[in-house]
Amino acid sequence: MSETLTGLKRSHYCGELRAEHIGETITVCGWVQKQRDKGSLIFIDLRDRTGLLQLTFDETTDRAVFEKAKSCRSEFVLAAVGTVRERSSKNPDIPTGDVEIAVTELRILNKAITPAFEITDNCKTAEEIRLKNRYLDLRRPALMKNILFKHQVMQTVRRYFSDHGFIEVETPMMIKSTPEGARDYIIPSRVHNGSFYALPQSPQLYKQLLMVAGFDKYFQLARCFRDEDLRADRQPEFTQIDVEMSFVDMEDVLAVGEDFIRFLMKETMDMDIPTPLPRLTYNEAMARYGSDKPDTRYGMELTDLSDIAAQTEFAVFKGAVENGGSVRGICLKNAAKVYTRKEIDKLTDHAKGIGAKGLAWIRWADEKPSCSFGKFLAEGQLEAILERMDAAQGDVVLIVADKNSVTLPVLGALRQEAAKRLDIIPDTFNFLWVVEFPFFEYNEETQNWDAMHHPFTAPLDECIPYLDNAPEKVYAKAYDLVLNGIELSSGSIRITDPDLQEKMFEALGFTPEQAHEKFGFLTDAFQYGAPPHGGFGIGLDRLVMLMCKAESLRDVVAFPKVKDASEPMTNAPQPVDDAQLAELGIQIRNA
RNA sequence: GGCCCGGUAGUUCAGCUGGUUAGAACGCUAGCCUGUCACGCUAGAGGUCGACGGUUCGAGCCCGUUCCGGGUCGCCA
Repeated sequence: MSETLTGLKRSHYCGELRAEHIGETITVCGWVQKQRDKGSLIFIDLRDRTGLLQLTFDETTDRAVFEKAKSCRSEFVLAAVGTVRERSSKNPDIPTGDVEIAVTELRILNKAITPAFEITDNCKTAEEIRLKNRYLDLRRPALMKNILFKHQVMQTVRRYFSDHGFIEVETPMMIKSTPEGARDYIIPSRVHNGSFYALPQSPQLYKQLLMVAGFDKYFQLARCFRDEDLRADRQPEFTQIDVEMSFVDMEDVLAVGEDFIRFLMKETMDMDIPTPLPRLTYNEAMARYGSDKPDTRYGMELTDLSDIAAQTEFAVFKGAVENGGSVRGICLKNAAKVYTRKEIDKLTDHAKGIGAKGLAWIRWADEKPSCSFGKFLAEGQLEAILERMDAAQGDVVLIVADKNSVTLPVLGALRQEAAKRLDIIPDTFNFLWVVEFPFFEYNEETQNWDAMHHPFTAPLDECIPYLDNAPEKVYAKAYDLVLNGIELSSGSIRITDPDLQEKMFEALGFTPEQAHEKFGFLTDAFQYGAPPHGGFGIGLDRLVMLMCKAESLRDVVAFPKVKDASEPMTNAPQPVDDAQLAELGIQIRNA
C-alpha cells in the first residue's frame, strides 16, 4: 500500500546537499537507485533529476523506519526526513559524497516492479528496449542531462531573440498542403470530407506573411514535420529555431545568425566562437571538401588531378576528363597501415554503393608505392600525381574519375569516412556559412531545372539577367549554417518583387494558374506592400545533439520516433475505428 | 525499395567441426553481515535459442522462407 506525502514538503533536491548543510533537518524525495543492506545498517542511494544522495538507516534508532528501509527495492519512490551529517567514509565520486542523511521518517510513496534494464549511464541495453520504456530510459542521468540542457538552450534562444526585438508568434500546425520538397503529413478533415490539412514542413510561408503584416522581426521555436525516411540525424518531427526579419539583406541576416550562435555557445557552454564565422561559397565547398556541408575540423582536402590524368593512357581517367568531368583525389596521411588492400577494397565497395564506378588508389606502404593503375602510367606520371597530392611514404591516395556530380560527393563521403576511421577529427566546434548556392538544380529524370531552395528564394542581384536563358549561371541569396559536417540551418533572402516571383514560377515550369492555385495567398499578399525580408531556421535538435556530443537525435528528443517513423512506447501510428474513418469519409484499401 | 549487420535467460553476451541435461556476468528472490557506495558471502528461480519449413539418426549451429531491430543508399525544395 502506497503512503501519502501528507504533512511532508520537499526542502531540497538530492543533488544539492553539501557539507554546508550538515546539521540541518531536511526532506528529500526521489527514486531508489540502490539499496545496500548490511544487516543492521542500510544504505539507500536516492536519485532525483539533480543527482544521488545517500540515506542511512540504523537498526538502533527506529525499528519501524529500519524495517521499511529493508523492504525498499530499486526504483521505489520515497520521501525521507532526516538530518544531514558528515560521512565517516566519504565518496569522492559523487558531488554529495561528503554527506549523508540519518533518516528519521521514511515514506514509501510507491513501489516499483523490476525494470527491464538498470537505470545507469553505462547500461548496454538495446535501444529498442529502452525506447519501449522511455520513461525509465529518461531517468538515466546522461539522457536526463541532455533534456535539461536542451531546456537551457531553448530558454537562451528565447532570451536572445526577445532581447533583440524579435516577436515570438505561433503559426498554425494545420495548414494547406504544398507538396513540393518533402512529403507532407496530412490530416483528414471531418467537416470537409475528402479534403486534408497538412502539418507544416516549416512555418516558411506564414513567417513571410508576418513580414507583410509588419511584425518586422519574428522568431519561433517551431515544430516541423516531414514524412521522409529517418536517419540518426533526421526525425519526422523536429524543432526549428525559426527567424525572419524585414528591411534586411543577406549580410544583416548572417550577422544576426552568427551573433546568436556566439551568444548561445557562450551562455550555455562558456565557449568563445569567433565571429564573423568563416564563409565558403557552394562551389568552393564542393571543390575543396566534396560537400555542401563540409566538416572543416580536419584537412584532407580534394585535389584536382584532371590535367595530369588527361595525359595518361588510363581510359577511365582520360574519358572522365574528355566528357567534361574531372579526376580528383584525397590523400590519407599515415593511413597505409590501417588501409590495407582489403580495407581499400571495402572502401571501393562503399564508393560504388554511393555512385562511383570504381576507385583508383595508390598505397605507399613500402619503399615503392603500389598503384592500382600503374600499368597505364608513363615515366614520371606517378611521381607527378604523388607530388600534386603531397603524398609521402605511409600515405594512401584515393582517386575518383567521373563527372563532377559523382567525383565530388563520392570523395567527400570517402574523406569523412576515412577521417572517422583514422580518428583524426579534433573535438572542436567549426561553424561556417556556405553561401552562393546555385539557384537551380538539373533534374536528369524530368529533364527540368528544379529550385534548389524553395521558389521564394531571391537570386543574387547580378544573376537576374540569366534567369531566362542561362539557369546554370544563377546563384541564390541563400546561405546554410554548417557545424562539423552537419547542416544546421538553411535560409535565404526572399523574393518580394511580384514580377520576379512570376518569372521564378515560370522558370520552374509552373503555369500562372498552377502558381496561383498553390501559392496565391502569398503572391496576393505581396501585392499589398511586402517589405524586403529574409531569415533562417536552425535545427534545434541537431544543434543540441552536437552540443551534447550525442550520436543520434534520439538522445536529445524526449520521445523520439524510430527508423520506420513509429513510436515504440505508444506504438503510434495505429489503425482507428471504422466509425472514426466513416466520419472522415475515408476508406482503407486493403493491399 | 536496394545493400550490409544482428536476433540465445529480465539485461549484456559465450556456445568449438552438427552430438549427453544450452552456459557466464549483471539483475531478480531468500538468508547472513554496522560503513557500504560496481558492497560482500551462501543458496535459489529464471530459456518456445525470433517464427515457420527443410536436410540429418541427431539442429542454437547447415539450407530456404519469413518476422523484428540497427546502419547505409535512394529520398529529405
